[in-house]
Amino acid sequence: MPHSKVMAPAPADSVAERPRIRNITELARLAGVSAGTVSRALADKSLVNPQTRERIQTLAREHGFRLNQMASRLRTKRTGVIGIVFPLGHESRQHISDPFFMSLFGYLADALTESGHDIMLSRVIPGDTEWLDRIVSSGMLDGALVIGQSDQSAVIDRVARDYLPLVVWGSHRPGQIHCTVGCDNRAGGRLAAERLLAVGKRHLAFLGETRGPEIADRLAGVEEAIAGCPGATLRVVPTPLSSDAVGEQVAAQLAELGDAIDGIVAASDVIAMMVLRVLHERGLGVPGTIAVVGFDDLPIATQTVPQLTTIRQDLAAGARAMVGALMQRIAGTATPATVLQPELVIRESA
Amino acid sequence: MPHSKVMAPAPADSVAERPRIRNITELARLAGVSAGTVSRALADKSLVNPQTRERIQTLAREHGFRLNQMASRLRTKRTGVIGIVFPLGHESRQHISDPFFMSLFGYLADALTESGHDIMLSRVIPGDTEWLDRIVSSGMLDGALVIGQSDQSAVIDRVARDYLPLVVWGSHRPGQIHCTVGCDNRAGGRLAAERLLAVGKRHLAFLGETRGPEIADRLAGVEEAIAGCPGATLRVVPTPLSSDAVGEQVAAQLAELGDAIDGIVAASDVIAMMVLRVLHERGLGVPGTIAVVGFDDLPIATQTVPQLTTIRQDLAAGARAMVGALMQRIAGTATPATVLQPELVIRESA
DNA sequence: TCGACTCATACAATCGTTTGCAAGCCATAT
DNA sequence: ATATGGCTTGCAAACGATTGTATGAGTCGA
Repeated sequence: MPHSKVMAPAPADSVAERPRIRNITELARLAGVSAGTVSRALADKSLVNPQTRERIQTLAREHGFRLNQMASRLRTKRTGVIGIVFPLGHESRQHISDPFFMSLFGYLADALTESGHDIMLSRVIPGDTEWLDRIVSSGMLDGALVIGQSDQSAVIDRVARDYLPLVVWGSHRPGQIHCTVGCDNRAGGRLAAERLLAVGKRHLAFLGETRGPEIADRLAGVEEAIAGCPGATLRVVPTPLSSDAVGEQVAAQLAELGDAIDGIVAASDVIAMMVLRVLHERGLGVPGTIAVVGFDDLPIATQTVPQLTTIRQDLAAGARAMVGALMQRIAGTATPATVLQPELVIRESA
Repeated sequence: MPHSKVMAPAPADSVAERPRIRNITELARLAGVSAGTVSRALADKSLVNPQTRERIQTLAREHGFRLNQMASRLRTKRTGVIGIVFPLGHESRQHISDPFFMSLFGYLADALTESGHDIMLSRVIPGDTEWLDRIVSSGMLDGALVIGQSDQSAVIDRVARDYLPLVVWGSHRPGQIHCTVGCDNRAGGRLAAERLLAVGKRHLAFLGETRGPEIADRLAGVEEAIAGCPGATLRVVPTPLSSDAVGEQVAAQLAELGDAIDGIVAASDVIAMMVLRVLHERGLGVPGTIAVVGFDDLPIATQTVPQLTTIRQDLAAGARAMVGALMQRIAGTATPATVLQPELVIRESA
C-alpha cells in the first residue's frame, strides 16, 4: 500500500518549499557527505572538520531538520526522560492538582530541566500493584522519582530491589530498601504539638490519614510531645490528605469533636486550610478558642486568614537532593537516604 | 507441610533467578518460535495460534519482560506521548505551580491517560522563540497541547501552519491559524464588571497584565460594561498573573489607588486572592468598601475569606474539548476553535 | 491420491541514528 | 622516494520491534 498521507490545510511558506528533509541520510546526500559524518557534526564531535561541521549545521537549520529522538534513543539506550509518579494507594480520589504534589513537582521540574532531562508524568492505576513495575520497565525512562509513599512502601521496595535509578520522597524507615529524601516527620510532628502546648493548649486533635509512613511519623511526633506534658490529651481523626469531599468531612469531624479540643495539628496545610474555613464558619476564634498548626508551609499558608502557623519542609532543597541522588544512581552508585530538618514557622494561627 | 511456619515473604526473586530476558529475540528463542511471532503474540494479533499466544504471554510475564518502547515507537512512528507546554512569554518568573495551569493540567492529564496517552511536560526556555519548534519536532510526540497563549500567539501560529496536531488553550482571534479552546473572555470580563456595577460600585480597577490576548479580552469586556454605564470609571493596573513578588506588588498598587476605587476586577483568582489578603490587612471591608470579582473559579475561590465571587470557566469541559480536538488532528482532520461560555458565580466578595 | 485452501509460523527488510573500524589524504621526517 | 602519523571521512553493523510476504503443515473434497 502506498503511503497515504493526509494533507494539512494548504500550507505555503519558505521552509515547506524546499523538499522536506526527513532523516540524516537525506541531509547527508544534500551535504555531499555520509550519514555518519552528519551525525557527528550535529553532535558537535571534534572528529569532523570544523568547516564541514559548520556547513552541515547550517544546512540542518535551514531545512528545519531535527534528529529523530526515538532512533537516537534506541541506539544510545539513553532516553533523557525521567518519570515522576504520584502513588495514590489509599486515596484514589486524591487529585493530581494536590498543592503539595504540585509544589514539589514544580521544583523537581526546574531541577530536572536544568540538567537537560525531560519529564514524563505517569499515571497510576488505582488498585494495581504493578504500577511501578510498568513504569520503570516501560523502556522510556532513565530513572524515576516517586512523590510520597502513600501505603505503597512494600511495592516500592520490591521494585527498588533491582531497579537502582529510583528515588522516593517520603519517610525513611529501618530496613527500607528504597532511597528516600524527606524531612524528619516525627520531629516535625513534635514541633507542631509543642507549639500548641507552649501557647497553653492542652486538648489536641490530629487530623490526618495515618496509613502512610509519613503521616504516621508526624502523629508519632505529636504523641511524643503529648506524653511529655502531663494533662495533655489527644484525639486522632483520620482525614484524607485531599479529595473532593474532604471539606465536608472536616466540617463533620470538627462538629463531632465539639468543644472537647482547643488545638489542632493538621497533617498538611491543605487540611489546615479547610479547618480554618470551617472554624471561621462556626464562629470559633483562631487561635483564641482553637489554635491550628499545619504542615508543609506551602505558598497558600501565607494566604489564609489568619495566616497559618505551620511546619516548614524545604521542598526546594528536597527536590535538589532527589535529583542529585537520582543522577548518582543513574550513573550506577547507590545513595543513602536524605533527612531534612523541619522548622516551625510561627504566623497567626497558633 | 508441618506446623504453621511463618513464611518470610518469599523473596519473589523467582523472577530474578532466571536469566534476564532483554529483547524479543531472546524470548523467542526461549519459546521456540521466531521474533515476529512473539511480537504478534504480545500484541494480541489474531494471526497467532491462541495456544502459542497464551504460552508466550505467560512466559513474558514470568520473566518480567516488557517491550522496548523506543524500538517499538521508532518502527511504528507512533509515540503515544502528548506534550503539554506552558509558555512563559512575558512572565518568565511565573511558576509552573501556578494554580490555573495546574488545575487545567490535572484535567488534561485525566483525559489523556484515559485515552491511553503518556504526558510529557516540556520546558520552555525564556527568551527563546524556537521553543515550540523544538518541542514539536523533537520526534517524541504525537501531538502537543499549549496552555495559554501568553504573548506568543505569533510563534504558535507559525508552528501551527505546518504542524496539525496542536491545540491551544486561549482566546480565538480572527485570522488566527492555531486551534484554540477557551472561554469567551470578553463576555467573562463583561459579566464581572456588570456584577460590580449591579451592586452599586462605580469606580473600578482592573488588575492584570494585558499583553496576552486572553487578559486583553477580559479587559475589553470590562470596558464594554463601563461604557454602557454613565458615570462609571476604570483604572487599569498591570499585574502579572503570578510570580514570586506579586503579593507586594498588589499591595503597592492598591496603596497607590487609595480611596479612588470601590470595585476590583482581578484578571485571575490568584490575583483576587492576593487582593483580598491586602484589603484585609488594610482594614478595608469586602465587599462593603471594595468589592472584588475574580476570574477562573479555581478550587481556592471557595477557600478564601470572604469567599470569592468569580467568573467560572469550565475547565473539565475545556480539557475534554482540547483532547478531543487533538485526537482528531492527530488523525488528520483540522478542527475549529471551541468557545465555552463563562458564568458568573456569586459568593461573598461582590 | 492430489491439488486447493487454511492456518500458523518463519524470514527478512525496515524505522533513523550512532559508532568502531578501516581507508584515504596530506604533510613531515627519514 | 618511502615510511609514519595525524586528520577526516566513509562503511557497515548494530539498537529492538514491526510487518509484508513466503513457506510449510495440515485438512478437505473429488
